[in-house]
Amino acid sequence: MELDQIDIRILRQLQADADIATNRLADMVGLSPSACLRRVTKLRRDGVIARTVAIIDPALVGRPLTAVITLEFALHGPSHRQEFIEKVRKLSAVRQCFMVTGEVSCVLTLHMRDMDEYLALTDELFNSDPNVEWFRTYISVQTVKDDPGVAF
Amino acid sequence: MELDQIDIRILRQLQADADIATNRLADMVGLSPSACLRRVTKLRRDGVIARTVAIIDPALVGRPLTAVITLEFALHGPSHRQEFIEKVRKLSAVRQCFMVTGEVSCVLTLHMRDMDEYLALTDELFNSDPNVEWFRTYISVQTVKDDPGVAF
DNA sequence: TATGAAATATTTCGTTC
DNA sequence: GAACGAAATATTTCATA
Repeated sequence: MELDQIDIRILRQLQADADIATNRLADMVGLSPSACLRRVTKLRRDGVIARTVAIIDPALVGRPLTAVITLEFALHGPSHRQEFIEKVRKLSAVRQCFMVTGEVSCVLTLHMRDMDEYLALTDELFNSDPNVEWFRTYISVQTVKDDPGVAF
Repeated sequence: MELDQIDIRILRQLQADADIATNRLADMVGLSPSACLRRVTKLRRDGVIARTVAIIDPALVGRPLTAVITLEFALHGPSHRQEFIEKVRKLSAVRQCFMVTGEVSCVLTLHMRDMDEYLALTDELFNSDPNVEWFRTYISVQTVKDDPGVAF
């Protein structure tokens, strides 16, 4: 599944704004509407476009508190993390979770209602998990940039 | 701009999948298509739905390397960060950038092509910026969760 | 001011060239 | 790719509550 320059232009546009009408998109990339739509359909089918979603303003839906948390596991290896991973996947306040190399094991980003929710979440995720050795919290005071996905 | 339970249901659905037909969305939230569409239009106009975007698979567009970077500034205060912020905003490999409280000043997430791009980026962003005292890199080895925005 | 049904306009899809 | 009609979908209008 090779992407040519037209595919790239389509993806860049849809990543910025997926609401655009097919006719306008076709104009922008220099294709007929039907040809353009066929490309988009194929990009979806191939999984390059995983899905399209509405981007919601966190502050306007009552999640004004953004935090980054890093943590270290006591025991390493995937089997000891399974339960933690399940919990992370279920909690809607957790937006991202990456297992990483370096002096921490895991990095999370969260969007929360308030400090009460923060306390409840850290208690559930970290304090009550014997495999979480320690965690550090970084509270966001300014969102300089927050794009929904990869750019390329 | 108060959100009632129907608004919440609409937002949850569109955040998970904005491709859904208006009729189906209307069914799901218990509204007629026209009433439902009017709600969606209003949510857009009020900025609750900021925009809708296509989610692209990083690996399939040649950005398989995900990293989290934390850093400390030498001089604090917004004026010393302006240049850094401009650069961050321009670089498409930088997905997120938060200014934070705690033992680091700033947290970034990046999606990159390869280690060469990583080296070039860190050189441009950190090594050549006298106000960046130090930075630490965490390379992602597993993406446990990566949602495009807030959940609620 | 919010709703739903119906009318209208637009977009998408399958087929053919 | 382009062109067309058929089907699906989106948007507007309007009467009603």
